[in-house]
Amino acid sequence: MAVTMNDVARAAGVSLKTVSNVLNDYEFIRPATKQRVQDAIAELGYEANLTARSLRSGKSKMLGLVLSDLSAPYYAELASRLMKAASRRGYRVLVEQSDAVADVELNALQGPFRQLTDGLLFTPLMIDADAIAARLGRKPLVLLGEHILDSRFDLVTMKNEEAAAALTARLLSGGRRRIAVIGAHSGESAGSAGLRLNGYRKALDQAGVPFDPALVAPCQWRRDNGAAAVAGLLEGGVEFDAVFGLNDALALGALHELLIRGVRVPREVAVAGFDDIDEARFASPSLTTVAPGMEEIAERSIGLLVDRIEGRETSGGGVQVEAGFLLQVRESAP
Amino acid sequence: MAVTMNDVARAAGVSLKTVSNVLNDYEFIRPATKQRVQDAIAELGYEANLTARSLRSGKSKMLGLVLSDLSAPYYAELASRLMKAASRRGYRVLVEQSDAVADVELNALQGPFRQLTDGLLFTPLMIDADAIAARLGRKPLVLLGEHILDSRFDLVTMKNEEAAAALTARLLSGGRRRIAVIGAHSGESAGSAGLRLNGYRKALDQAGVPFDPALVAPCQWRRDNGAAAVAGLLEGGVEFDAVFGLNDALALGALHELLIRGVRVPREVAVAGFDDIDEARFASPSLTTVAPGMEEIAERSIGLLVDRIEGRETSGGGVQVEAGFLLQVRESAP
DNA sequence: TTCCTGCCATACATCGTTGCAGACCCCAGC
DNA sequence: GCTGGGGTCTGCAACGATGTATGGCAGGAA
Repeated sequence: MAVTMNDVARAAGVSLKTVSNVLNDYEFIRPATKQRVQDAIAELGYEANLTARSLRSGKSKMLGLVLSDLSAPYYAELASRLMKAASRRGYRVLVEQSDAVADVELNALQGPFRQLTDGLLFTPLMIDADAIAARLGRKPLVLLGEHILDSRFDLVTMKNEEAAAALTARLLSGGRRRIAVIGAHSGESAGSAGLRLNGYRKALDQAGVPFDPALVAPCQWRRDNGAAAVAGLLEGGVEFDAVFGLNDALALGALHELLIRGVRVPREVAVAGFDDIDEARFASPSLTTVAPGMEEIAERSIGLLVDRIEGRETSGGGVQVEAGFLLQVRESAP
Repeated sequence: MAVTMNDVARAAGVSLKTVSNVLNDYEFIRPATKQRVQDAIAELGYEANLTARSLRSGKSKMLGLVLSDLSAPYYAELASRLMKAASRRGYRVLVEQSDAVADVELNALQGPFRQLTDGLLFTPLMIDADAIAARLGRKPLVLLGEHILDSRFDLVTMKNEEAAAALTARLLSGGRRRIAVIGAHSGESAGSAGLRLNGYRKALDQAGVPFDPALVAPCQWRRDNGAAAVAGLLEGGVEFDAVFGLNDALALGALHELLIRGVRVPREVAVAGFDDIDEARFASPSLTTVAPGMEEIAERSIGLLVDRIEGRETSGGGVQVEAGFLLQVRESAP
């Protein structure tokens, strides 16, 4: 069996509790004793049993991350950064893929997943604020993204609306007047899709360009959907001189479909996306997009969550953080 | 506090152990008793404390996954599939990013990470078979990828050499004679880079085409490295009519650089990759590559690991699994 | 009746750690 | 010499579950 505290205690000639005290940096221990214990630990190769510690202390030093699909590039990059930020603070991240299924999201909030972790980073897609509030235990929860805007919750988000507006304005100033939007989620207003669509409309208004619903293509946020959406527009005879993909995957799918069909980008149709995933820089033509300050999002959300867990952040209402953004102008929409 | 078994026992009017027995499907329980316990569980909303169970039973129902970087598309897609395969068997996956740092890899093998999990899926990059063997505890370990070929370990891999040879042969049969290879790792022979390079050389031999070391560009496996490698070849005055990126990220970086410099693909230079990440299909031109049977890899490796953990697979030596592959011929190298 | 066997339920110890309360020692102050 | 208090260390209980051993009760065999 593994070496336990008891073995260390025996080897060092002290009580089990003293070993515990050394490990937990208890103040009043004679340097000599401390040294003896540490020597014994080193000699026996003792490692604390995290499960037992967890049972006793009620803390697991693990954070939960709930997102729809880790294979989506944006989430993959985000998860990677979140894990590094957590690691710097002594935490691990346990990931749960919801596949955008409501039941999975609900279970993540109250089921075993919640129990295993000290706090949750949650990207709600299918459930609303009340469903979350009803299941909100005593453990900290930080929402990621913008599906829920509710002052009850901590939230780390990005300037979706402003960024989408800025990007749209950029397309407009380049002379584009019929900008197709793909990836809208009909009926949704508070989510990323809704906010970005809002930004788009505001920029149009600002420029005095009429909004044409025919230019809006609703679909999920994957490359193949982007391609299909563009195909649909072209085959439907809808005229457009630019495509705004509500995320990069969509925009890259759209770009691919346009090129296949012999549409010249950006000459005939400009293409822009949102997220600035690594892939965007290396597309051909490279993709104009919005860089949402992912590092800031990762750092702030982990920071906030850990502060809540360790009791450094105690404000009653939700803390709302909005990360900055940067327009990345590249070849697809110069 | 949370509801415990004791509360359930009291509510159902049975002993704590009987509740435990109901939960663990013990055979001899009167249906009426069982029902009473289940009612109490439902009424109180009892959920088993996984930490306590874990401490007592020594099993956590978690698998560890060690890889270099979750934001690399291949690993992201693989991790996503592994997590789903694990979930089907009642396990969760805890991911550790090694950043290809030897110390992190070593710690994952014996440190707290190992302790938290019932078994490990490990992609060794910086450490060798002996280092692994020296730290191999009693918990199951399945190696992923090919850095280590050693009959002591369970290993799930792909047909790197055959696939690379098949891809190279395809380029040769298309009339390409000077095929640049990017992403080689000098001095390495057993890793993915080494094996794929081997396959390349074998195909050349087979076709009677001489091997030219000037065509081999060593670098890490990211998009920017691929771009830089191609830039280096072009600026070094090396002539080539095809580029074989040892993974897709490299190939896509290379493709981007070629197009930027006005090289026509595939007319002047064909480009091929390895991995068939989703992005490959949507590149422009779409990328010819090798689909390594990722679903098979995910399913088999999780299956093997869980079988080891649950004692269904007990063979002494290492089980070696080699997944099939498929050539995906697309526009970049028709 | 007595004993045994099969079914059902229980008590107790245990996993490895931490929180709480207290024991002990030593020195300063009265 | 006694008291008080700060520093140093210890013992016991507890976290919430499971394994082992065993206790009862029914019904059938002797």
